Amino acid sequence: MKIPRISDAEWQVMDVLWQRSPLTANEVVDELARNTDWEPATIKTMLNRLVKKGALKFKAEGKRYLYAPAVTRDACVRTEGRSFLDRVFGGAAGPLIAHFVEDAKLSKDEIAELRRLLERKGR
Amino acid sequence: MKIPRISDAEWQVMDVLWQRSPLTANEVVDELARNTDWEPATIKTMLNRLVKKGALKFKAEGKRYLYAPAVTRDACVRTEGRSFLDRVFGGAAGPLIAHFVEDAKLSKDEIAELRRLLERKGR
DNA sequence: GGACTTCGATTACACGCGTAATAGATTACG
DNA sequence: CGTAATCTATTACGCGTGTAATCGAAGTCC
Repeated sequence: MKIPRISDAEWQVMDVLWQRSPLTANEVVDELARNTDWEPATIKTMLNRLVKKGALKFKAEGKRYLYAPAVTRDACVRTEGRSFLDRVFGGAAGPLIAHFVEDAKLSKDEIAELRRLLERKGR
Repeated sequence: MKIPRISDAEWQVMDVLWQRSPLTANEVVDELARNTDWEPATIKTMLNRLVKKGALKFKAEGKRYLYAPAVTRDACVRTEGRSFLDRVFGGAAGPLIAHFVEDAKLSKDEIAELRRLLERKGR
């Protein structure tokens, strides 16, 4: 299955549906009204485009349409992560990780968790 | 200083100049000929756009122009990383790092290095 | 010094994206 | 029924991007 490219604004739409689905267009609109000030028409457009590019699927429920993801969030994260990794770090994951470790603020717990992860990875 | 947004193709151009600068347009073209099959005109266009958006500066050396970065690679990495972090991971660095640790293949040395980094961060 | 070459600047064009208005279809209400 | 309300689909438009041709100026060669 080919993972489509999800644009910036589209991620916000997808996130709504990854969290809960299926939803009608208007439910998505309501959900997004919390974090954005997009017009409903704008959101409908994005829903259509996402369907067209294969990121969403929908089925008619009477007169309303129910939208749901056609690709998992995880797959999109991997695709997007890969693209970012290649573009900015020339594909080198080590430096990427080092960058974020240095640049971000992490809680003690997170640090411990990451160290555990790395240890497991090392063995 | 405001860091401009660098597009996908533009990163490749910037990388040439981050590695060695100043260079004439044609030197950049030659350098890129190794990895791409872009027409020289295409590359000239990107150089112009990068100057216009403040990522490059240039000075005339006789009839030729010499291009050089106006922003550091590190600053761009930080900007781009921030945008990626927000978009895909909702700003949570921990999960981002965890994702790449799990998704990537890392050498023993890299793993050790990252663990050291984290340890230092923890203290 | 006029034609040719060489460069960078200007212009072009299609496509994706952010943003939205309008049209078309279907349902619901009076 | 017919008109208003409600949905989705279609169309729009300006901007960034990928990709490139063409223009114009400035040297270079006879």
